[in-house]
Amino acid sequence: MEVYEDIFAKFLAKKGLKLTQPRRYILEEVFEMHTHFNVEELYDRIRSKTSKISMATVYRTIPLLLEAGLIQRADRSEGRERYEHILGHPKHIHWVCKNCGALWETDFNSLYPALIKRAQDLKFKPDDIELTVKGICWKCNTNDNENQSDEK
Amino acid sequence: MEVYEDIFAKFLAKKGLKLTQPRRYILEEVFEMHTHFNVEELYDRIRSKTSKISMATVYRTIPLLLEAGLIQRADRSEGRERYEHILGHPKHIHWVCKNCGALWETDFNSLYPALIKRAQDLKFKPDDIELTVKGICWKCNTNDNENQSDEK
DNA sequence: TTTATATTGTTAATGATTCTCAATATAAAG
DNA sequence: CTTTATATTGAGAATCATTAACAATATAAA
Ligand SMILES: [Mn+2]
Ligand SMILES: [Mn+2]
Ligand SMILES: [Zn+2]
Ligand SMILES: [Zn+2]
Repeated sequence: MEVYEDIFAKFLAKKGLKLTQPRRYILEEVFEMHTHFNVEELYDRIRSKTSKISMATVYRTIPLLLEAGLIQRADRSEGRERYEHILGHPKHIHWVCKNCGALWETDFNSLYPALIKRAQDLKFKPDDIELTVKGICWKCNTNDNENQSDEK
Repeated sequence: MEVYEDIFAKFLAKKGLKLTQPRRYILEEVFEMHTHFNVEELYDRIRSKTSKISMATVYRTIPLLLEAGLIQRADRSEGRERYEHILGHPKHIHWVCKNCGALWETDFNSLYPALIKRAQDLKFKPDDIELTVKGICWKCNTNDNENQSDEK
């Protein structure tokens, strides 16, 4: 039994809920995917393996996974919420290229303790940290030679 | 003429667009508000002063203000996108209490140069930085005496 | 089995955002 | 002051992601 399955089972049990087959399918798929995903993508991937799942159940399970700390909101594109699993994915910074849409992830490193300290000063008990930097990636930066002068 | 008006007018002109009355109302209201706002709140506030505005125009103007760098996406609550104006509001960290919903803002201070340096290492040209920390604020932390022991 | 409760899928409802389109404003040109 | 070409607007319809309702079904304990 995978770690995340154990965590989810215990989380559910504590709430008087059950780890059913549909919930298991969702959980499995969430941890087989290693990218940010939205609900529809998740549903489609599960659906390609079994038909014993419905969109509604996926939507209903997302908040449970969030509350269990197994996934987190990652970003939002074209109106759709996106998520990513957490276990094995320590907190990281998201770098999003405004030009090509590419996504990079890097460690917080020294920024993390700095933030924690800041939180302590504010007597704030941090839980989720979301740091996203949007800009132009190195690839798009070298390809585009049209940002040299200002205007005209 | 306010600075932001000047900026917006120039931005629009460069795109062959005009600074019309409805756009002016929106711009004014955006800079009279000093909190995060969603489109409906913005619309309602303008509406309380004049009826010469429609929801559609507000929705259409938001992307223009974003592109002009006059507002930025701040957060999202209950499915609604929220914004805040930028001029006079330097980049800041958002601290959101998961319990009472309160929002704090603090300066980036030393975190900012650290992030910029990190960007340089990645050859990434940063544009927007969004740092939100969710957790429990000091008020909720002291009021709640139910988080002492773990369970049972 | 029986029973009480949680879960599911289907389908309808909701609600924010976007689109359509005809009417109107705007600014330049004559 | 007209004419003209283009941009803008408001009203309402259309979209589309997410939620809610509800009856049928699964689950686990008694
Ligand atoms: Mn990520
Ligand atoms: Mn803010
Ligand atoms: Zn790029
Ligand atoms: Zn609080």
